[in-house]
Amino acid sequence: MPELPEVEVVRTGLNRLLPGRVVKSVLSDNPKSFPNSKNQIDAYLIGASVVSVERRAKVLMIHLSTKYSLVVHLKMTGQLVFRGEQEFGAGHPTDSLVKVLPDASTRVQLQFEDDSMLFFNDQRKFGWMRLLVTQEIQELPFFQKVGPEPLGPEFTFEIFNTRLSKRSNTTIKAALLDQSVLAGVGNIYADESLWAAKVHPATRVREVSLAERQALHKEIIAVLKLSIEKGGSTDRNYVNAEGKKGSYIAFAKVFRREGEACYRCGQEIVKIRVASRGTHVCNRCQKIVS
DNA sequence: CACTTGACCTGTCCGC
DNA sequence: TGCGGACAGGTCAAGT
Repeated sequence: MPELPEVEVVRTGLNRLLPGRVVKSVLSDNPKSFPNSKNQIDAYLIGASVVSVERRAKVLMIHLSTKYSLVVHLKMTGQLVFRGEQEFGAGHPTDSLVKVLPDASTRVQLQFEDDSMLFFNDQRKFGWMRLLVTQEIQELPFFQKVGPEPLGPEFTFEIFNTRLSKRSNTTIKAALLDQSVLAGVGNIYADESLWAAKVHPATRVREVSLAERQALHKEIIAVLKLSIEKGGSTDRNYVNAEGKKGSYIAFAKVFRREGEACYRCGQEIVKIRVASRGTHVCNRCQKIVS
């Protein structure tokens, strides 16, 4: 569920909250969530200060004053929540509506010198964080194959079209979910941009016309930008660096709207299965033309 | 190589 | 009420 907009909203928050803070202690109960050895953590994380927080695709990189970075993938249910020293005595916010941390989903806790905390929560344990040499991050297999950032200057129509063409025999939805075609689109924004471009998710890529590809290119950018503006999508789990939910779902045109009327034509939105994913579609304005 | 499916997990929801 | 099973979906490994 955290896709590009959600991860970007978390990045913005962390980049405002973390730089300059010095790590004092680390608590981790699940080796899968944070596989580095105690030796590595003691040597390269404890005592390090945060320099900046970057994002590439759905991956966060918390750069440290050592040669290392804390690299984080939230996968489906991961959260990175910061609690400042002024709001709590170790995880007890004054606002009673705010969840007390740590909770049952907390996998890793970082404590800073000023006693502020960063919690890595992850109900389903698919996510991970790990210490990596900053210079070696780009050598990860994922970074080697991942496609262009859709909100960056490198995401031209020509590049998009070229990469799409390598997946011409699969469905357009599977192609949009393929991180080597473009970075950061997941289930929510695939459905949303396909509706906006009036392309049926099950259409084979080779059947998607040039005009439709151009519409898709434009709508992917628009949908991602709108979602970042709205603080991302909170379907069930997602919260930003301050533990707050996003509001994009209220603006969604098809996602989670099965049984409701299409905003464009009034037809009932249906939920089907495409690319092994729950897929929301208006069968009247998103026709398969073949 | 292109493409699809299953595995990784746990909480929630639905039907009986 | 309790319980089993389906479902949620990002990425990688293994399959066709």
